[in-house]
Amino acid sequence: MSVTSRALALLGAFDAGHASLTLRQLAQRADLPMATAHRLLGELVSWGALVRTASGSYEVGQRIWELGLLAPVPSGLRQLAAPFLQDVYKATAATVHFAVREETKALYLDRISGNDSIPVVSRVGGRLPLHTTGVGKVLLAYAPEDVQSYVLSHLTRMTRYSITDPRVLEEELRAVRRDGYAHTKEEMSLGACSLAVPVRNGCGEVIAALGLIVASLDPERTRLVAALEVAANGIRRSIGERHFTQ
Amino acid sequence: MSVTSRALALLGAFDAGHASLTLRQLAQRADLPMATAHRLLGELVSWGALVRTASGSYEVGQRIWELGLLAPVPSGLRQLAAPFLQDVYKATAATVHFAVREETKALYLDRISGNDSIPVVSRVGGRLPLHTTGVGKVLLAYAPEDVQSYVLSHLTRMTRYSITDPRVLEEELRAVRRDGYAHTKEEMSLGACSLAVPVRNGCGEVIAALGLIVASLDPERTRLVAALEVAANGIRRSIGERHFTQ
DNA sequence: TCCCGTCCTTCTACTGGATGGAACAAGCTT
DNA sequence: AAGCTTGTTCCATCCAGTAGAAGGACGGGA
Repeated sequence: MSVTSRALALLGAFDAGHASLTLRQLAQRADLPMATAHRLLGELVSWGALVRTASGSYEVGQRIWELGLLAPVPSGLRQLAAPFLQDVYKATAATVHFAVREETKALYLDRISGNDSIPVVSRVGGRLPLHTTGVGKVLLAYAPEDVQSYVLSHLTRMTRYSITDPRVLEEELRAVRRDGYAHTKEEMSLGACSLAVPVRNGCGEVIAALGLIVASLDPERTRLVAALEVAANGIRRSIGERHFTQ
Repeated sequence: MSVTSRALALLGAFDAGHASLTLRQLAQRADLPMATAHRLLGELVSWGALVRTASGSYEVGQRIWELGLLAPVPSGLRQLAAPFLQDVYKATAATVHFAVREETKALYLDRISGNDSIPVVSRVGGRLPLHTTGVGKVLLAYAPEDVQSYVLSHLTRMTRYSITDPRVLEEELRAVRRDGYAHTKEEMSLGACSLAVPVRNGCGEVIAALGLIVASLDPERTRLVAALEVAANGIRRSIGERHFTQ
């Protein structure tokens, strides 16, 4: 167990639900003696990886934020896609999502928040299940066999409308591949429906998904899906021959 | 010189101009023997702080990106302001900037790229001088005395229109405080003009700046400034009593 | 085809920095 | 005021990190 791995364990103790941690919590979560954690945290703070708040707890520092913006995958694909999310937002005024699949989860690379007040649980940099969101269903529909079978056998319930029967979901995934878009009705959070389309690279592989959140699907589903498809094609052209796999 | 500080030095070797580095470069920039750098980099990669590309060079990893999104200052103020940047973008279709002052630089917290093709040099997470950008001039106009005098005596030239005479700039800063907005004319990059307004917190302190880039100032300067001011006031209301200083 | 330079990786004896228990200090709560 | 929780400092022990050196994997030039 190296020093470096201990310091990284401290950084790893932070996540979406734990953005602010005390020394004790950090020591526990990283499984380190408090004295050791204390010293390492001191170094991390003095470098700027963490900051100490007035109340004494630790939070992720600005320097890590800046560093993160240099990361190639989010930075590259995300920046490429950003203007097209804008377009979708302008055309629909809905909350727009851009996500990739990471293992058996949807990783949200970007989001534009609509000015309606639909409850949205996504967070940029956060992960949500593949079977309860529009972008998730798209990513799942085009995922390798083993990922699909794993997800299909682990369908957790998020709301009373979540699909938990593998056969029902399998049928939906077929529909996604047939129709070219996915939809959800309050399967992730009550009051929120979604539409999503695949984003392909130059070779035609699905590498991401583009979706939006609305209060109800039907009044203008066709127009919304069309807006998403236009943007997805735009992203595809923009990707050109560059090799974004994943 | 602790192990932790060596590992952090390796992370610190990455910046906007050096997003991809080889082992040799990293060892040089972090001032470490290659063998040591190699081992530490191995640990950083296996944790996900860095990734190794097919060509063997190192880049910042996704895990750092995710971690950075938990950082309070950018995350908090930025998320708060994001919808208002959207509003400005919708009203103007120009590139919109949101920045805070950090020491003697403007730190860009967010940006929406307009669909015009004006050359923009800013980068989210990047820093630009205070005296050659709209947001910079705003931040400088309301900065403490010592910051102002430091910047005024270090006026570097970016284009042939950059202001390098302290007395000229001082006069402009007075105008900013008087008129409530700043402007630049090709002072940072040729072909780009800018407008910017201060963003205040509940106490009336200037904590950030909101600006936009246009090809020329005059046709509708009033309307553009008005759009910025509306958004800045919206952010202020949104901040409410929360204590964003800086 | 061979050589040589560059860049990366692995090995290992040595040593100096990291460890964590314990004692101390500073807040809160009862 | 006593007692609890949480954070900080110290220091003897010792194990993990160090970096030199040697080995490998390319790739370009003669």
